[in-house]
Amino acid sequence: MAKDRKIDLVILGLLFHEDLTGYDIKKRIDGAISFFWKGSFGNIYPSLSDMEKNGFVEKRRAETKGRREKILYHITEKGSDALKEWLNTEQAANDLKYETLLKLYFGGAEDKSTALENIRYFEERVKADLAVLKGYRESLEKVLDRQDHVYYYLTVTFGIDTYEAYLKWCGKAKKMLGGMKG
Amino acid sequence: MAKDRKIDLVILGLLFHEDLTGYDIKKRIDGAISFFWKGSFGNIYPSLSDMEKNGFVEKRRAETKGRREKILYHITEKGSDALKEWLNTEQAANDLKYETLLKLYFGGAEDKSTALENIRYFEERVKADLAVLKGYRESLEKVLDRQDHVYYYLTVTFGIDTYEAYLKWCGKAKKMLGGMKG
DNA sequence: ATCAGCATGTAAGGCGTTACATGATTCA
DNA sequence: TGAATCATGTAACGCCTTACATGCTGAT
Repeated sequence: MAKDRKIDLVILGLLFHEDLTGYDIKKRIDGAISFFWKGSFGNIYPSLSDMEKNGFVEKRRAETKGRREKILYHITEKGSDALKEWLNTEQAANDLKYETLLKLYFGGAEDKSTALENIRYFEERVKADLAVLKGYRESLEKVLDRQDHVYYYLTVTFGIDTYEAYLKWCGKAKKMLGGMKG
Repeated sequence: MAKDRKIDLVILGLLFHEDLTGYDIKKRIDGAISFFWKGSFGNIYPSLSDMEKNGFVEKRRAETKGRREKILYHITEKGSDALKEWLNTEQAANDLKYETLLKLYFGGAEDKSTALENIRYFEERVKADLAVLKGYRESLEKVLDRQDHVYYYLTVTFGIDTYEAYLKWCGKAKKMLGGMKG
């Protein structure tokens, strides 16, 4: 296991449920997961090769019926153990970079209309993302009885709750800056 | 300006108010800013050298009264222009990595006590951070009349509002997992 | 005397993004 | 016929973290 390459764990987490190709993995990450973690092909494929070399995953059916090669990866016992060990360590790095807040913090270098503009832009994107998250929640509510779906549901509601807090804050911030001289 | 090195802008934002040494800059970033952006010496010093070479900042009084050299940096007009230009571009990358949510999402690979443990750990740290943020807010409320402080205040309340949303979510999540079989 | 804080930097190594390269299939 | 999607990978480049290296000052 590479020390700081968390994408390894994301992949193991996904493979725990089903065998997937690198391409499938990318699609899964681009779904609900993308709200709290990102991945790219230049990230995923090297991770898969390394983990295969080290016995965390193995190649399954290379299912080449006429078309281009398609490699299904399967998690090994070593891989499952690594996943579970990670789940059982307390340590969890939540690394947040908000360029929006950076701009707001240094807003004094320009006039307040600039800051207001940046808040509005942020607000728009949050609204759009919130709609997507609510779509996910709706789908998940229909299948909440299935074990894993509770976990998916909780991460989605985390997103919804924080995004709604963002929107409330946007309202307050606009009011506060609006009522300010300068 | 380096394309993707946002630390440049953080430094320019800080220097816009006052001349600072690299060491001072690090301390500023470790304060309220650390909740939405991070920096390290291995990050800051190279950025300062580059920006000096390219005319965004310049060295001021090397104030060496007996002690070790101490380099105060001062923002140039070119630097101010770059800062303002950045403030006026809509684009803002908010890159959030929540390892906590990653673990929760894949919680189905272990039993629910593990997930509950991770939520509790997250909750503890959020509570601690929230206390720090509320301390900042209290200090800022005393000086809200000064221009820039409104911006600092808004970023701090952003943190408080989202952290409070996190805590509410923790309560709901614990309840939901607690009332689950398995 | 010793430890924490002040102060500046470099070096190695790792990780990630972006772009590039290639080619098949399916649908309009 | 052309575009989008499926599918796998590599290469360059850049950024950041961590550790290392050095040495002064002030307080206990």
